[in-house]
This record gives sequence, structure tokens and C-alpha cells, in this order.
Amino acid sequence: MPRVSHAKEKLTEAALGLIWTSGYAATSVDDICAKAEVKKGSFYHFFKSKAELEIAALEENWQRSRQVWNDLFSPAVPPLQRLEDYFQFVVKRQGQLTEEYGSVLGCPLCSVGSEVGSREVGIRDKTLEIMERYVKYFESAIRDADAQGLIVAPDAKAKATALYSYFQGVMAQARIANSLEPLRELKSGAWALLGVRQVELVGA
Amino acid sequence: MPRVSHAKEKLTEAALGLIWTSGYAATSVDDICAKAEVKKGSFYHFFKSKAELEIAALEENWQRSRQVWNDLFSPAVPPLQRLEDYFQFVVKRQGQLTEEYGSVLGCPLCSVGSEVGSREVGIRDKTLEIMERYVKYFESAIRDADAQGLIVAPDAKAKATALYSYFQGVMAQARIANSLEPLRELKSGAWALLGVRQVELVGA
DNA sequence: ATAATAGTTGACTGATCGGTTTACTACGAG
DNA sequence: CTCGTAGTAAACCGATCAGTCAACTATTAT
Repeated sequence: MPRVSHAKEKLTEAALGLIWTSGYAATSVDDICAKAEVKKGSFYHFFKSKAELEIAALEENWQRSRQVWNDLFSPAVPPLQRLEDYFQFVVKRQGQLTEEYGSVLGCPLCSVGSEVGSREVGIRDKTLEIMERYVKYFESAIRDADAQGLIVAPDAKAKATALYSYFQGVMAQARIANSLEPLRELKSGAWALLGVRQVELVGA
Repeated sequence: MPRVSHAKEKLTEAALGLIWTSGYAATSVDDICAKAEVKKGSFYHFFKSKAELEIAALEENWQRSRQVWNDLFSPAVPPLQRLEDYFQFVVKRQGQLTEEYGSVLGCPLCSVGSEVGSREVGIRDKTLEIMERYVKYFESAIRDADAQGLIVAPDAKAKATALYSYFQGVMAQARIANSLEPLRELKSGAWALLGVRQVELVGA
């Protein structure tokens, strides 16, 4: 069978970046095709709609970032350290993205999922599905921290959900304020939420 | 001078509802005019762009909700009670909106502000501005709670910001999941974040 | 070599986009 | 009563929207 194509990958990559920065509705299929250097006919050869492409792009993005998460949330790392490392990673990563795209982007799941709401159920469901996967990383870290007596969290899943909500909220604030500053407070807020006993004496 | 018009009010009202449900980019000027029963010519007689209308709609919405907030966050009410009352109000209000619009809407500031990002700076700035006003209500409640020894919060502003982020995150989750359930955890999450000593023994 | 087919291309659709224009109309101040 | 004007109406603009289509092309398994 004929021809090997990279159009699919180029399209998902372009869609992810464009929609992350400009939003789903504001990004046109033509924009995506232009950035991917793929003609529209090819687009619809691989995807039956713009929504389907976005869903594929979100899944693709998860597949990429899960590797990083597996590393950061390794059970070999002390549980609270995992979270701290992750927050630090987020600051660094969002800094890179800001340089690359010109403004603070925040979380690609939350902005898109929240934007399309009930108007694109497929996309909304996909964001929910992936979010649940992410929460599991928080959950096991919290459960381990509880087991080690570092925090008191009898309901690890509920705590993880709360922490994830807080995290998303901070990311949204950073995006709207177009500033990395809110991200630097991630740790202190998370520690408060989790009831971590503060060992360090900061500042004054 | 001739004629008194309600077109302006009808337009802001329609814009608020439509954009809250469907997002900014996905809501067309024609949609807004149709719902408001106002012709496009009148639209552009009162507003010079779609963005300007949305900004006016957000301000209008603030003016309406500030009255509720003034009531809920009255200094006559014990500080933690203010927050608890507010969370309860949010559940009720989102329930009404869900019936009226058919799905969970979340926060109109956050969805829109996050959607338009840097593409509509006027709208983004307006959402930021209003958000800051809301945070002040949290801040004074937290400061009062600290003064009364109910919580330990030497930096009330930072705590308020963290709480607001958490709140926004929960609202976003409710919208994406199209469920009121996440909202019912607002209090427990907030209390954890604020370090409120739990008096009650819930459930088992 | 060639046939079957995955992939490409660009022109095309009709609808809709945000916004403009121009003529008209209703009303309140003098 | 009537005149100036705030407001209304509807047709209209070029651009862009998501999606279609039929002709074409390059590949590769045979």
C-alpha cells in the first residue's frame, strides 16, 4: 500500500499549539492546516471533523506527558517530594511555553474543556477522562504521604481531587493574568490544603 | 431628544447568557441580537464591537452580584460563616442556572477570561479586574477569622488568592463534568486550605 | 512492470462571520 | 406643532467558516 504520511502527526501538533493559545472556536481548520503545512483535503482524509482532531491531539499530548509524570511521581521519590518536583516542573515548563508562544498558556485540558462546555461533548468527555488519569498521580502520592504520617488524609481520592482543583485554578489564574507569579505559590497553597506541617521558616 | 431604548440592557443580558453557556468565540453577534430581539444596526449603535459588549456585560454582572456579596460577606456575620454561606449560595445558584440553561455553567469570568487569553486583552483585563474585587471579600473574611483566632493566616491576601484559585478550580471542574457534585466539596476543601479546626464529626 | 490504493491537491459549497451603510422613524424639547 | 436627533431597520460587505469532492500522484506489494 502506498505512501507514508506524517500529515496526521503534523496536524495534531499544530492543533494542540494553536488551540492551546487561541482557544477551540477561535482556531480554524484553515489555520491548523496552514501551520501544519497540510492541505485541507488531507485533513479530512485523516479526521472526520475538527472536534475529532482536537480529541486526538489531547490524547497525543497525554501520551507524551505521561512519561514525564511517571518519572516525577515515581514511588522511588518521597511522596511530598513528588508534588514539589512537579510544581517546580510546571513553573519551568510554563516558562518555556511563554517564550515559545508569547503568553502564559496554563493547562490545555482546562481551558479547552471549560470553553466548549456542553457544546462539544466529545471534547469535554476527553478532557474529563484525561484529568482523571492525572488525579491518580496526586492520589497515590497523597496516599503514600498519609501512610508515612506526613499528612492526615483518610480520603486520599477526595484530597487529590481538591488538590487538582486548586492546581487548575492557579493555572487558570496564571493564564488570565498572563503571569508566572501565581505558579510560584503552588507549593504553599498545596501544603496548606494537604495539612503539611511546615518545617521551614521562610523569610523574616 | 428622541426615544428611550432598552436595547442596551437587552443586549448585555443576552450576551451574558449566551457567552456564559457557549463561550465567547462560539457566540455570534447575530445570536446575541436574535436573543435580545434587537437588530444589528442597533447593536452597533450602542457598542462599537462584540468585545466591548462583553466587557459591558461583565461589568453589569458584577454590579448585580456585588449586592449579593455585600449581603453574604457582611461584617455582622462571623467570618467563617460568611464563606460557608457563600458556598451554599453557589450550590443553589448553580442549580438554578443548570435548570435554566440545561447544563452546569461555572464562573462566567473564568471561562471567558481563560478562553480569550491574550487574544482579547480588553476582556481579559476586565475579568482580572473583577476577580480582584471578589478576592477582597475573601480577604477580609480571612483577616477577621485570623484576628479571632479561628485560623492562622498571617498573610490574608495570599490566603484569599489561594482560596479563590481553589474556588475557580472547583467551578471549572463542575462545568467540565457538568455536575453540581464538585461544588458540595467546596467547604471541606476550603476549610483544609484555611486550616480550620474541624469541630464536626461527619458520617461514620 | 504494474495494478491497487493510501494519500494529496485545489477548487468548490452554502452558511455564517463581524461589521457597515443608508434611509427611515418615532419622540421629546422648544 | 414641528424640528432635531437618538434609535431602528434591513440590505449589504468581503472574509472566513467547516466541510466536500473528484481528479490526481506516488508508492509498494506483487
